[in-house]
Amino acid sequence: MTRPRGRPHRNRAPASRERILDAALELLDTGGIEGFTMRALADRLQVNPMTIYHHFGDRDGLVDALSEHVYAEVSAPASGAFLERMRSLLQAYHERVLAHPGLTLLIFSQPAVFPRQAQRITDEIKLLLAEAGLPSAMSRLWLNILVDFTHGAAIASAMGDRSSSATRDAKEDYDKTLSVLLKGLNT
Amino acid sequence: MTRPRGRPHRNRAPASRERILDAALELLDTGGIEGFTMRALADRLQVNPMTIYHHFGDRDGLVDALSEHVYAEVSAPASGAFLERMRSLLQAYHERVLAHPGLTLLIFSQPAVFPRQAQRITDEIKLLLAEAGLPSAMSRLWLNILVDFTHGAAIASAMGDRSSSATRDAKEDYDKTLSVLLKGLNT
DNA sequence: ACCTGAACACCGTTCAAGT
DNA sequence: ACCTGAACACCGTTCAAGT
Repeated sequence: MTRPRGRPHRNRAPASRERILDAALELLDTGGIEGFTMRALADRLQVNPMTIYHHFGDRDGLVDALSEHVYAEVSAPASGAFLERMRSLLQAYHERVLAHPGLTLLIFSQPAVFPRQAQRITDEIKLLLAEAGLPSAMSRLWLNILVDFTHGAAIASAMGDRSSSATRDAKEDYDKTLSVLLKGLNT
Repeated sequence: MTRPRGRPHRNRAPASRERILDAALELLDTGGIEGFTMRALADRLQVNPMTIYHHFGDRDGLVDALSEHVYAEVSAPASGAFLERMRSLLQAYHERVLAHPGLTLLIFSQPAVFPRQAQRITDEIKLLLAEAGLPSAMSRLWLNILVDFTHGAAIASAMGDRSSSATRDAKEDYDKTLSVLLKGLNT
């Protein structure tokens, strides 16, 4: 190691939360869940493995921070027809999943991590269903349908092809499938 | 280690495929995906870790064998109304998922493993949809819906509560939700 | 054919020590 | 406050050796 032992002088900090998160996403998108280790990430950052622990606590903390970072802007438009707002929300979430499929697998395979963003998005779906005036029993079942379908589609995209053309097809396929599903909500 | 070094005399074989698979499921159901390691499994079997490799090749091979073992008998009844056959198939699969939730996470988090049983069940759904006379474009979209919903429900059950009362509720909840979903297929 | 033992190249993480 | 180095208790797996 060429780096001196102490704290680097200001404007030279080799690791910030931002830089670590970006590098982590790159590593995950490139090498998949398999190659995503604390030590590999440290190597990529040219930093001691323990530096990451200083910023995120532990591996679960890092995964949690990643999902906060990736899903933060997913939300339904404030106005519009109920069905279109729901469609926008689910498509926005799916777009983020397609952008970083490995993160989905990482979250699902790390039982200790249940990202707040996942809960927030679920709550938003629930709220939309309530606003649409569905009876509460029906609303609960449709919440299951939409959440489970979304997670299943996430898994499918995470296990599938990763070429950009396949990703485009995946988006189109998802949109069409979602339309069919949402027809059931309309009747 | 008290066990002698060579091959044990017959009727004393400490490990058979069957015995290893049963112990593996017990370990997985008890300790979850976290504690499921080759070495922990070997300990539980009172056997050298390498014994498992002799029977299953490697960890992926073991997970593959587990899914063959658990999902082998999932299939649609040979006769009956289309919708009831579909419902039976999906319920049968979901029942196996509820019985061993950890296995679902294990499969999804191990990209190298794509169980033949998963493909077989998917093919059966596809066949049922074709027999029902759906146009092929529609059939493809409904395949997405049913498969993704099923996988999403599997994830949900794997991440949720594991008490037997929660499991019973989960079954009831799934059955009701599935009914709502299948109504869309009927129209 | 089936099992063991030792060893290798990894992990995540703790703890002490630097500036 | 932020970073490093060494060490610990694990992993999955290979290879050689036993019967």
